[in-house]
Amino acid sequence: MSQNPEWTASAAIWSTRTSLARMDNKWSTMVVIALGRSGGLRFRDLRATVEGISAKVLTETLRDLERDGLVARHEYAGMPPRVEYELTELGRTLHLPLQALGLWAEEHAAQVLAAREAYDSARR
Amino acid sequence: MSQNPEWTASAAIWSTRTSLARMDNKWSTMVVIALGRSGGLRFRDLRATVEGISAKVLTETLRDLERDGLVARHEYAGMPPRVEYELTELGRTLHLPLQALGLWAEEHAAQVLAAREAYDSARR
DNA sequence: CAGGATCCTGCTGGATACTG
DNA sequence: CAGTATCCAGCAGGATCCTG
Repeated sequence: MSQNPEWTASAAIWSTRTSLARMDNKWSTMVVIALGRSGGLRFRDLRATVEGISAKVLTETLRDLERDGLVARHEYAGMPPRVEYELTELGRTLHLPLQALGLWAEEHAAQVLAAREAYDSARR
Repeated sequence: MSQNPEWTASAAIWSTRTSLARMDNKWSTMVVIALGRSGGLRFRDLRATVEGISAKVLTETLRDLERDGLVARHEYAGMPPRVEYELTELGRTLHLPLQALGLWAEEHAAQVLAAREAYDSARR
């Protein structure tokens, strides 16, 4: 056990310069999952789905995801404005891994909570 | 498209109170993947594997993961000290989903980078 | 070597108000 | 409705120094 690790690419992969940097962001992951599940949402519906996100942060998040080619923006002229967002082809490939993570959380939340309580009460 | 979403549990799942809150943290995910790949690492080897992490942050990260029951700490008496960390049973169930995410990043990094450049040069 | 204690800064992201 | 523009607080996390 405990060999000299040859896997030090971590920083490169997770660095601010690459794709996963975005996925260590709570909001980005939630937006991608929301869009993946629904197949497409308007700005306001996204705000409702991703609880607690502010308009400002949602806008920024969407711009970043758009920039990374994960989300497509569709603007329909008219008043009041109406804008829809959906995952791109690329974004859809990301949805599965993220979904898996979400599933894990749902399934193991209880165990984590229990572990936490055990840990806390052990040193009190 | 764009129905009223019934899936609003997002905040609950990702909230600071549950398990995934930890996984939107770059450092935590890197540590879990590193431990999963190696099967166990000493503190110093973790520092080497998870590039760029400071001792302070690594310590905090490990404590949190330990508290959540994802990581086990083994202290071997002696001087100099020697402490090994490994994933618990629970932690190992998390490794797969995270690994999948890491794989996605490696496979699609180029596409994301390309999308980014396209986006940037389009509005310059 | 493993990590606790401190100090300090940047950036995330919340609140609020305004516009096409 | 879908943003943009400010202003600002909190906290993650880096640097540094110290100890069992």
